[in-house]
Amino acid sequence: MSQVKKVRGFQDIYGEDAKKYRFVVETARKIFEDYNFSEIILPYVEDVSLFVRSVGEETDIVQKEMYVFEDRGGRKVALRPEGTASAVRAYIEEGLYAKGGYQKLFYEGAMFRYERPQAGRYRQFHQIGAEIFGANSPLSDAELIKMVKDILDQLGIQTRLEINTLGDFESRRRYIDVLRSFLKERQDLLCEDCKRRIERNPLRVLDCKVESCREATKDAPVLIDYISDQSLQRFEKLKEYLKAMGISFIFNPRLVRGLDYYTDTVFEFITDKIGAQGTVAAGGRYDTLVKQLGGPETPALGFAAGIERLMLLVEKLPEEKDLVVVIPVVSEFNIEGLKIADRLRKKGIKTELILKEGSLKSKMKLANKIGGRFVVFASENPELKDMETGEQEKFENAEDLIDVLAEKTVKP
RNA sequence: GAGGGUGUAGCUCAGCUGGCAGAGCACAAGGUUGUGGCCCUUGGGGUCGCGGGUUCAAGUCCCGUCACCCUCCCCA
Repeated sequence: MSQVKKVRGFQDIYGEDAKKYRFVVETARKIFEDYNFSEIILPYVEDVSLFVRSVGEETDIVQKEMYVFEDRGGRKVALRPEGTASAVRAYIEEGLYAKGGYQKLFYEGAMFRYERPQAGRYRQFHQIGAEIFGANSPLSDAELIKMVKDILDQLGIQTRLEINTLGDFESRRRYIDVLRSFLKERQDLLCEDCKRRIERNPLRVLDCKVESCREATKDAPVLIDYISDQSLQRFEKLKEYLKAMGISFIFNPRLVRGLDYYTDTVFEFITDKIGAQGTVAAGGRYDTLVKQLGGPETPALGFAAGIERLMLLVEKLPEEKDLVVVIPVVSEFNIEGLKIADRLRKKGIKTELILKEGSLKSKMKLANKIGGRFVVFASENPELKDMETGEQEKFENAEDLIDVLAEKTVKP
């Protein structure tokens, strides 16, 4: 009988990794809440057209990475490849714009992209993200970036921040046309990948690592010359705000994002500690997307961060509670063991009742193996053993023992 | 979609020019009949990823296939 294995690109997250996962999510959640963002729990399945219209018809995500299928009702649906599209859809569909002011939302969960798995990349991966709808001021750009930075700092993750502005939708479109014709003239000098990029994603050519491409595009038209004064002013403000907040950044005029909907501000937090997949969190402004998806004209911006990649960078987890192990010395004291464990847990003490019967020696080995800090022997006269010092104390009754133990265990 | 690497015990791996499938760790029992870690003894464990071929003989050589890891592409 052959064994069933997990599907390529999918993973079980358990043990230390599960702890890291929770640490990342809970840290982010706390900061989202401190910034007064509200959670939105979004569906994993959406109409395919949502992603075609937002992420972009020509992007790799839509062209070849989406899990698309027909449900039993004949609907063409997709497992979501990213979170922003769903958030925008919900913002419109649930009429959140009618609440007035602006909306700040965060989400967390799985995303699906059919890609070749590699370090820090899976077909089911997990993101945390946040979106701000209806805020136009560069204050919102600055605050979003600051919030992401806070999360990374809180996780103890070192990155560099790169920022750029893509200008508004129209000026970017004009620039892309000019750039495309420039690249076409020189396509013989470009690498194979870049030749394909001319149609697909010409901005990306400027970011190519191949030396010959860099050379060929040295005097390419620059985006900043095509950007409106209004966009430039916004960008200047943003830089001013970041500086005032003590956030260091690198202006990277060639930074582009892979999704079509971005306008004006884009940013990435990057590390070079985890191999090729160095972008750990990224986002930007998308002022035309809400309208494009059928909502009212609404300025918006957001970011997403890959939990798996953050996990690779998390070095130390917060301290855990001391573990107390309860061992019935012989099976006659099993009930006593159950009772003691119950009382310890009610006091908020992390307690493992040894669930195997056998020699006391084997139970002690197990207590040691699972990292018990203290052992309580359940018997007629209960005893408390400190596993670090080896000291052991006998008690008249369980009550006294539990009181002493409650003093000794560390409760963070 | 393109390239490279690796598949042998639960885990990490060794196994030379083909000749009885191994080590360490882990697991179980014992070395104190109610006490862990260190040490010692003993023990259980394998269709050598899968399929085919060459050979008296294949973990080893050849062909195919699958999976995983890594890189490019793309992205978080």
